[in-house]
Order: sequence, then structure tokens, then C-alpha cells
Amino acid sequence: MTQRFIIIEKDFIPEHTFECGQCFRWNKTDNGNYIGIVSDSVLEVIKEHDKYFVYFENKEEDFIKEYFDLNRDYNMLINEILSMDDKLRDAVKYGFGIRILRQDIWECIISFIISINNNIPRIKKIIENISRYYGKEIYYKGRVFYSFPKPEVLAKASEKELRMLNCGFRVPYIINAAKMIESGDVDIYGLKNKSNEEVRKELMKLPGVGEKVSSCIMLYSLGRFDIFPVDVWIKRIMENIYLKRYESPREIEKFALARFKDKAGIVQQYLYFYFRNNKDFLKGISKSGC
DNA sequence: CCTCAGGGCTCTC
DNA sequence: GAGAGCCCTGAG
Repeated sequence: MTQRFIIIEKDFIPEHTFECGQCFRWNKTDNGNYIGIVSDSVLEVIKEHDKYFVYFENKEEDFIKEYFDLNRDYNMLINEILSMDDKLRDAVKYGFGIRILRQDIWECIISFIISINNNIPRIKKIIENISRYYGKEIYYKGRVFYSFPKPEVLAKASEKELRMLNCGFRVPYIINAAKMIESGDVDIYGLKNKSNEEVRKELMKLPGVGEKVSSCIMLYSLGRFDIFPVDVWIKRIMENIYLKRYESPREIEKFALARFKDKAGIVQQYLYFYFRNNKDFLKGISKSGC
């Protein structure tokens, strides 16, 4: 069993990358490293002598490099962000080491359908439940892990089973989205060369995929940084820091895209990570409203 | 015991 | 365009 590794030396802190809310299948191990299931493989990120080693099996190096977005210079991105907006200094400094992972689009779609009106610990639990129930076994270092099931599998899943796995009101969304993808009614594998508008239109054909979920898919699986997902937290943060008034998610996205341009996606990530972990800085703004 | 919110969406009006 | 309702769980 060949085990290989590559080194990530620059602009990377595992805790920031894996716990900024973009992914749900990475977990911290007892010794402080991270282990995750990525498509049909188990990956480990291990710190040795101040360097991070990615261990993997059954994958090409190019896959790993793309997954960790290693061809992008985040340090340069940060400098450009700071040069155009000083308000982001604290958030960028705090979130240094976040990389936007290039996730599998199918798993990303279902993951963010599950995220609807849900919280992160429960999202992780539901995805784990689905993988254990429907996924394939992966053996890694004598342990068993489970891959996320393919569209054809979830297309045939029963409502009863998925309810048992705690998917709740999202059950019909999941099954019908899987059916539409499996049948080819919605083409999720031919989106690469399409415009943001075209991609969003295609994704929103899927039940349970609205503006925000489609934005997450475009950012986290297509690597489109000129996208700014607006959830309840980002809404609050933007209203608090920039707008000083209640505003609709659509207007907030418009504002952010105009201001942060092709770096909006990573800015969104820094803001989310920083303010979720420092909620006190958001006192003074109401929790909802628009 | 209760209410409320959580990386929102759909359906109805 | 606005508003109610939603499966479930932990927090308060």
C-alpha cells in the first residue's frame, strides 16, 4: 500500500482551512493533526518540524495540489486585499492560513443543501450518517472510513432512510437533486467554462439550491473567488462593518462584489471565520431584520 | 419547562 | 416582495 505525501509550506494553517466552515469531513485527531475524507480517499495533514505533510493513497499529486489550491498565492491575495481595504486587517490577520479547498461538486451540492437552516456540528453529523449508510468502505491505517455516496445511490434512497439519518425536511431536496443530476437533467460536470450567471441558473434548477447555496458551490467546488455567499452571519457582519443599516442579502452581495471584486470569496471566508470566533465584536447590531 | 437560532429554501399571497 | 413554516438539537 503506497503512501505518499506532499508538503505545504506556504500560507497554510490546517485549523483555519478546515474549521472556517467550508468543509464538513475533516476532523482533528488526538495529536492535533487533521484527517479527512476527500472523494474516495482518506487524507491526513500532519505537522512535522513546522512543516505540513499531506499523506494520501490512490491519488495523483496533481489532485492534491488542486484540492488544496496550491497554485494560488494567498500571501499576494492578502496584500492586495489589505491595500484596497484597511477595515479587513484584523480579520485577514486572524484568518491567515485559510485556503479555499476545491471540493467535489456533487458532495458540495448535497452538503450545502443539508446546511439549510442548520448548524455546522449537525451538518457534519448528517453527512457522516449518510456516508456510513450509503458510502463505500475505505480502509486507511487499519481503520474504516466511508466515502460520500454517488448520485445514483442517493437517487435510489428512500425518504424513510434519509429521515432516519436526520435529514429532516431536506429529504425530498436531496433525493430529487440526486435524481436530476443522475439523469443528466442538470449538468453539474460541464460548468467549468460557463459564466457565473449560467452556472447559478443551472444549479438553481436543483431543489434546495437557492442563491446562497449556489454561491457556496461556486466558491468551494469551482474555485470562483468573484462570488460572495451571504448567510445570516455575513449579513450581520456586513451590516455592522460596512453598511450601517439593514439590507437584503442580494444587495449585500452586490455591495461586496463591487468592493472586493475578484477577491470577494476569500474575503467572505476571512470575515466569517473571524467574526464567528469573536462574536463580541458584533454587539450593537440586531440579529435579524432587513 | 419554555423559546430561539442555526453557513435558507419553498410555497403562498 | 414579504411572511410563515420547516426536522432537529443545543443553548439560554
